[in-house]
Amino acid sequence: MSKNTHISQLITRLARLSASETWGGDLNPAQVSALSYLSRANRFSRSPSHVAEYLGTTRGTMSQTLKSLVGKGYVAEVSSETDRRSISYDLTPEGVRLAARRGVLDDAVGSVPERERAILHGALSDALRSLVAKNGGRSFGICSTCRHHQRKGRTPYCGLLDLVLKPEEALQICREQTS
Amino acid sequence: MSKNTHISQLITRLARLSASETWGGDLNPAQVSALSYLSRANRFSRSPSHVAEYLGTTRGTMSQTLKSLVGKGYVAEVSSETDRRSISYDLTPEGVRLAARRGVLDDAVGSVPERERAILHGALSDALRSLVAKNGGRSFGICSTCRHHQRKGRTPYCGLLDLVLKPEEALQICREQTS
DNA sequence: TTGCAATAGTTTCGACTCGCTACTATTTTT
DNA sequence: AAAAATAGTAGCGAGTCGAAACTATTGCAA
Repeated sequence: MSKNTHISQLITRLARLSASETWGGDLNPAQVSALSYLSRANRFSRSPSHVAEYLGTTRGTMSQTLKSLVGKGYVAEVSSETDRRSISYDLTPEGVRLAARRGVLDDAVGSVPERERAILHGALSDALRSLVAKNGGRSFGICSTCRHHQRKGRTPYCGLLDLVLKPEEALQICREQTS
Repeated sequence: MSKNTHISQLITRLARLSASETWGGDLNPAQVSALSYLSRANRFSRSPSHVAEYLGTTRGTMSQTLKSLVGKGYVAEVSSETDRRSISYDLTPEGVRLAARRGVLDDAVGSVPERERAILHGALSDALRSLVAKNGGRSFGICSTCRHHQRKGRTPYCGLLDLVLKPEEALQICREQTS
């Protein structure tokens, strides 16, 4: 029984215990995860495929989850102008409000001493990168940490998509992010 | 969007991504969690109630999960001598073998630099303790870290149950553990 | 350009999870 | 001895999930 196993079990147990939280009463864990991701993803990364890949599920399953979030009024479908197959799911004001809620797991993490929290974040990021790499997926990192991230004067700029970005977008999750 | 939220999302995402692992082909995530717990719990902590409390689910749900593990040959029912309502689920040799398997999440944790791993473990333990405390539950800690843990010469001894323990039991999970 | 392959999303089906409630059996309390 | 508490199980219904089939759109290549 290795130390690594203990840590894995801590991670899955934390996730499992916090999964019983219903978030305002009408959201299940899958929906919470999806909503939470959407609240942090940039405008190029909010399709069913992207959320599915991020959370390690299938497009079909995620399609159901997102439709149910639409029904509850937390997200809205926005069809793409450039690719008519593609849909972006954007948060409604209610969705934004709900996503800003602190969950029990957030509070629990808050009880970790300040100094250790940065290390915790880094260590979990390392583990995630390794896990994702083995499965051949993308890590979906923060835009500003990307090798394509540049600046034109004061405004951020994406060298991959050749696009000027809004300042807040540099801090969002992007599916194309590469270290 | 606080740093705590980022960390929570890392935790749930790691758990979710690793949940798709089937562990030899015929175990689902709930069963993996239960088996994994049983492999680390001492003989006083292996009943359906205990596993349910540890994993934050109900007795009814856990009863099903454990029955299905029995059907697959990984655990066996052992009825208690002292309390005829009570059942302990012990691992079969196949169960032991399967529980010893390293999962993708274990490997991912292994990629975290050695120095940070101890801090990761401590930080996650802190978070878990805080989460459990808020829900009024038990943390199910390691026997040897318990306030009732004593030694009679060389052998460990439990002051709460007034029992001599086998050496390996001191390192197992106990539902009565109190810091 | 036309046809074929790839991609995005949805739908449907079956297996399964999960919480809830009701129930039996046993133990503990009063 | 009766009542209350506890351990475990069974069955129901809502919902998750993955797989496969399907539609629509886009990309590619002959």
